[in-house]
Amino acid sequence: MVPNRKPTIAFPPNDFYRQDHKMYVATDCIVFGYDSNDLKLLLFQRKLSPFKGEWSLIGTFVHLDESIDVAAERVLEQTTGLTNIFMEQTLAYGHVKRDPGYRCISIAKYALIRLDEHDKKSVEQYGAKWFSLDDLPPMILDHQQMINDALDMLKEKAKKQPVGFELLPKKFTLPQLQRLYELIYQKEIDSRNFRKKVLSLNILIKLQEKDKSNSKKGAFLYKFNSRKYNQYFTNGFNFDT
Amino acid sequence: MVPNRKPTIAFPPNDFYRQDHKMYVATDCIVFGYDSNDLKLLLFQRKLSPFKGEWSLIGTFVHLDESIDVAAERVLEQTTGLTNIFMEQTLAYGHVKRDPGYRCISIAKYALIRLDEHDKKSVEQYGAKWFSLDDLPPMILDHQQMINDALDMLKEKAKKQPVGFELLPKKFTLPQLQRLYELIYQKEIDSRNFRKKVLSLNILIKLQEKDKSNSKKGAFLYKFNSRKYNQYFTNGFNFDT
DNA sequence: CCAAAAGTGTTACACGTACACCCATGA
DNA sequence: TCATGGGTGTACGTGTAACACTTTTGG
Repeated sequence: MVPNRKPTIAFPPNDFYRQDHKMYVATDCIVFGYDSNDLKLLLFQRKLSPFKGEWSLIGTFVHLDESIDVAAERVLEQTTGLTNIFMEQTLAYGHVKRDPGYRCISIAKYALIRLDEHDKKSVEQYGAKWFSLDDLPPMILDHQQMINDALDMLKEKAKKQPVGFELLPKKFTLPQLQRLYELIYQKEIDSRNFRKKVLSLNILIKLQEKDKSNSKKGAFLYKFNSRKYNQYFTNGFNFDT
Repeated sequence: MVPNRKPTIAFPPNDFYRQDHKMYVATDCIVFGYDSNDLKLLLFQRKLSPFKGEWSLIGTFVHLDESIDVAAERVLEQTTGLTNIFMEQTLAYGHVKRDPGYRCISIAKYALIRLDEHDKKSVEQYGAKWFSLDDLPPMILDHQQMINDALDMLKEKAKKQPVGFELLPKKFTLPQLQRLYELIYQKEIDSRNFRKKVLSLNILIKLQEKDKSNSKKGAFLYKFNSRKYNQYFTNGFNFDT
């Protein structure tokens, strides 16, 4: 600290409206998808320069007449056909040289998507591809860093709010839900403790049907109690495992 | 969700380098200060249009040749004379109409400052003023929202990492530390439980001196064990109160 | 001597964690 | 019948929360 330096006031600055302070603003989406087995990330292989052929997050410039949120929704719809996707802002990346071509800052957001076969295929037709989180290719710019940061924030979020609705199908089994949490937290969870805790939240409704796709015995299907779910979503809970 | 709409690819877009996508990028600082009694916020009364005379956070445009972080450090130094201040990014605000004059997004950051008399006065000379958190004036644009969001994030941070170094003087008393946490969490804390918990972290070193400025009996002064402090800062802890 | 703040311990309860076996079924 | 994944209960320790009185000393 240099408390003895004489302060001078910067705001309001004299440089208001100076054209040469304008720059590009992009938004990049870290798209997480869950297919009841793996936590995946949607990446895009660039077809044009710059960085032709390299892997990148899905992103776009923010247009002058759209908010950052709308730009992110736009690029996500254009790449996946999906709308009304849960998204949450993470960080802004603003180093001068982060993009060697031009001055551009980027606001990163993560999105949570429930994967089904349709989504997987329709997305891959257009040069985008789902990668397992632990098997990512090299990416352009600071996109790996964005992913790391987004995953950290997703972990924090999962401790405080339920995340299942966005990633799981309407009906799901407890082993599926547990696996999702194991993938997010990147550690194993004791199934007895997990079931005890998640059931004590009264957030799940047990159905009479079983899903036998993963075992001979079959696992009971559950759905979310949406009233409880929204309540926890708004007020938070503690799911520290 | 509209999974049946045919996806079209937006990235790489055709609009690369289009001049009309450039916009202003600002950064606004939510400057928290603690004077061992109150948690305060530094606001600035604008001397020029637009918004002349109204209260605002301290902010500036990000220049083309400086990163967001550097811009924030610059405006903080210009307004307070302080350098090497702890700052943390919060959110980017990017609604189209958030600033009625021109398209401008803003990256908000919060800063933590230890207030002493010198700082208080030198800052106020230049039209900035410290306000108690619970007695803020109306502010321009979305600055109140930025403050609310920053305070939420500071609360979360305080649960996971020690925050004392940045806000407290080198020597401080346990009642001062407790009051800081009460102000951040905005609730009362039982002093017996607080002391038990904070002392069990082995993060404090008790000194032989007492501070008698707040009571006749006097309270023992402590300093941080910086090794432990940095360890907790890096690896986190749980301070849920 | 008294007002005002500093400092101190114990108990009850909730919660997290560790841990191992039986069940149902399709192949 | 057996391999595979689904489902269940208990015991222990840790941490949190609630709670009230004594100490010090300047005025």
